[in-house]
Amino acid sequence: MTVAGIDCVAFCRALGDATRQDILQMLQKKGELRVNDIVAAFERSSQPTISHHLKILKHEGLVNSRREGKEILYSLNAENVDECCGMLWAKFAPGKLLSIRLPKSARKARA
Amino acid sequence: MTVAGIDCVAFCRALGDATRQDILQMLQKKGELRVNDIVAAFERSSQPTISHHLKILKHEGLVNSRREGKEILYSLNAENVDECCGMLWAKFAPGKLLSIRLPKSARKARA
DNA sequence: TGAACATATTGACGAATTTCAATATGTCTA
DNA sequence: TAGACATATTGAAATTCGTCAATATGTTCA
Repeated sequence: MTVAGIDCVAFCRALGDATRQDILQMLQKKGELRVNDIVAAFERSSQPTISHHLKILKHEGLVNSRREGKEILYSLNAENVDECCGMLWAKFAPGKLLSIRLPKSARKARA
Repeated sequence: MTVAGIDCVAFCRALGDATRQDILQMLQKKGELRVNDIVAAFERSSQPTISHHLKILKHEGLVNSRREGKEILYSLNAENVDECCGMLWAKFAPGKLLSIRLPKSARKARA
């Protein structure tokens, strides 16, 4: 099922892993990062593992990436993350003063 | 990792299944339901499967249950769901006019 | 008490997920 | 162009997850 064109289940699955949540939060806090920066921050995970998680996050539209020379820079796709969180809230916890702040698309989805 | 005493990853894992999202939304829309009502609504799933999903949702505090005679009634734990969604938003998409509406605990967690 | 009903638990199976070593791809620079 | 570097992909092993048939538990009523 999708709300406002976003797949709620896929979004939650993408967030349903500790490493991926840590990556996202790192990007949220620090902005754009090279893959190597992320790998270095995770003693517990190998480079291929991080690469795999980044691929999943990218596929769900939660991060952006761009190449810069040899390196690839990842950043949080803040708009999408925001939209997905709003959609989740609208789907499961409407009527909680939410109308104050809903993004347009989620507001429409509730109607 | 936990924010405001809630395990973000476990919450997302619980929501990372289509059947569980459907159950939650059903409870959100219709209020308290007997297990049989839920089972009846899902041609695709058996009674043990629904029971299993309800157990997971209960374990994460997303639903409440009470016995009434032979039957057991499930309902959405709206406060917790709301709090979890807010926590998610606070963790990954702060700075989006969110301060307007954050629950107390999530607001504290951002500080 | 025993039969009927509602729900939970167990056990097993296939599918999906996470992980890493090995390797491939793409980019820069000497 | 060759070598070094950064990241992605592949393939395989271990684990987790979703599912259901069978069965257990708990409740009501005759």
